[in-house]
Amino acid sequence: MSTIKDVAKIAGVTVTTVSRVLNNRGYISESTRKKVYQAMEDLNYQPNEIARSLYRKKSNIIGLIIPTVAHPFFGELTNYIEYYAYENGYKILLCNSHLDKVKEKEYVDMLKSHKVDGIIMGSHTLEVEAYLNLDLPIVTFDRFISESIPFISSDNYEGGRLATDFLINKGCKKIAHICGNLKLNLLSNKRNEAFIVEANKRNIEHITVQTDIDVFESEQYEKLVHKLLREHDDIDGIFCSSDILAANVIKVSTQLGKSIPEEIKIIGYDDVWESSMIVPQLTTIQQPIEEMSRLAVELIIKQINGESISTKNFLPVTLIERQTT
Amino acid sequence: MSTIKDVAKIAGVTVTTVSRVLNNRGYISESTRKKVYQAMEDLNYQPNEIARSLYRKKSNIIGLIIPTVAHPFFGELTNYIEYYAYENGYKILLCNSHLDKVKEKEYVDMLKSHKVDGIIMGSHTLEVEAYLNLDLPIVTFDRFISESIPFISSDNYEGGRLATDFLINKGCKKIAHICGNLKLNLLSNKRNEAFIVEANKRNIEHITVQTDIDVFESEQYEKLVHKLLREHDDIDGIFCSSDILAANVIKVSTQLGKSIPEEIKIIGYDDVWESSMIVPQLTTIQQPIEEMSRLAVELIIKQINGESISTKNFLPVTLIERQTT
DNA sequence: TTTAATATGTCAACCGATTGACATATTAAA
DNA sequence: TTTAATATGTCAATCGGTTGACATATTAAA
Repeated sequence: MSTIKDVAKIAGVTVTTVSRVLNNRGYISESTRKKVYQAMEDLNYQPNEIARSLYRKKSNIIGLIIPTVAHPFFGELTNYIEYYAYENGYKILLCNSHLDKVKEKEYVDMLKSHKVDGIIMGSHTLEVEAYLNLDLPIVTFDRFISESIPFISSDNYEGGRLATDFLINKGCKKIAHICGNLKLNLLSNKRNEAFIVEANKRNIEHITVQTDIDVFESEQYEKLVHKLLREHDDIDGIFCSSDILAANVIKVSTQLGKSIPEEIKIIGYDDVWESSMIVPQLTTIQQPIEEMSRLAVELIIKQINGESISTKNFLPVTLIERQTT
Repeated sequence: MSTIKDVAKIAGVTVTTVSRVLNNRGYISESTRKKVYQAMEDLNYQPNEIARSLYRKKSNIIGLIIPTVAHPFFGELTNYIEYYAYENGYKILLCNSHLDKVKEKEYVDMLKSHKVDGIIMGSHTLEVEAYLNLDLPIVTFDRFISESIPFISSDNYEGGRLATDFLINKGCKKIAHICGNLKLNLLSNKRNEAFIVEANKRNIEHITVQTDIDVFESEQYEKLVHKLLREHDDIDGIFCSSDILAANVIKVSTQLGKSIPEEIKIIGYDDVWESSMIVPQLTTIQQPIEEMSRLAVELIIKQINGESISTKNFLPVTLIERQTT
């Protein structure tokens, strides 16, 4: 691999001059500029970004920690985040924590060692302090860590309210909400708050089911849903905290011979691409995944540049009615 | 951020000694080692990987270029690749080419500038030469570029044969294969070869439909499938070159009131996680995604270490029978 | 007691760029 | 003709580690 010195030699100038051309600094005549460019082309030269990063103390890399990119929601999010990062001259170092505390900690340390310019966190298995002492720009999804750490979240309460109301308006008499572990202190817990408030307001019987099951343990999920529907045969509406979960519910309901949406109505959350692909197409609460991603990148970059940003970022949700309600 | 100098100062030793501790070189007494570790802890010190990379000429980063991580197949692949890379001390720089030639070229250049130790290519929009002059360890998925560049591929011919035979054995009289653009010179074209050979051998009427449609353009896909089923109302079996495509076919078939699998049988390819989640569950040709990922990482690392590897790597496929056949 | 292994220090080069300070030459404007 | 802008060179420090060469001191084995 050729270096700036080789370019200088070939072009018959000094490295300082080459550097001036590369970085558009100082005075450079058109002829020298051409010579230098020619030499770079001849040598197939590309500046060593590692060396640049070292000197500039800036890697132009953003670390992204998520549970797993294999999850449709995070897959879409990652796709957009990478897209917007690249648009702004940043690259993405990908970390799948698999919600493993040890791994997440290791990833955070690794990203610090690699001198990433910022971290976008979609996984939060660590204690608050771990994030506070990071000394790096951060943006989190769906978790409030402290007043100083910006988060991005959909309007979870409104999402829960919309979903619950919708089920009730569609005539459901007994509804359930299947959600993640409420102890995790995520902002998505607001969905359940809204669910309870709305159901009580309308005097509708309701059940909340928490689960820690990994998304890809479909069997476990199915057991859970089976159990729920067996113990409460009269449930006629289920609000699921993710579309993937909703897909599981559709599957089990079908297995049990319950017709959708006549006997049981199902509503998801996220509006991942799959929700319009499955049969029956899923009614869901849409999170603006692309906008969330764009904003995450924007907030990280603004922090890197020392610009001020708002720490609480709620994005609107939309109910998308399809065939399961 | 503290540097090795700060650690040396606090520990009361020289940077050479600290470096010796860090890299386990030369003689170090237990007491000094402890002092150094203590100092590192006090300072919350982590070696700057950028500086290390520069000196060592090794970044421990692998570049991954795929069409998009939002596609379930590539999402799973990426998840595993990142997993195995991390197991071996490598990190992943993620690039979504979106099958854009310009972008793919830019990504390749960027990865070279960033001095990644190797590139795993799941996207191949460029000409053969572009990959040949890369001067970097590469592994590709599903594309033969040259004798010198290793590829990983499922046994596409066998996959095509299995799928076609299965449909015929299930009683299909007129079958179709919907696949990508055969001009792209991918190894997956073998699926279509097998499809044609088997259909002819059994004397079964068959149609091949090529498409360049982006995976996420569901509407376009639906139109295509609609057209196919309108023009050939008697098609009773479809072999789709991806599960996502098969999901589209299920959707359209359902819309057209065709019962699955009675009136039309559908078989996919990949066996992404979604295929067992959808209703009806998809019969498909399973690619060993995890093994392909593991192998990709292994082949890259062996190349990095100068070990010899086999360039042609075919992995076995399995027919997974579910509800669509 | 001599020798060798162990333990640490000093010093400086190196990885590949960037940059500031300063010198010098050419050209163009006042 | 003087002055200022333009153009390039020289030199060396810097980013944060790593490493080789060599010196020196302590300890343990022969």
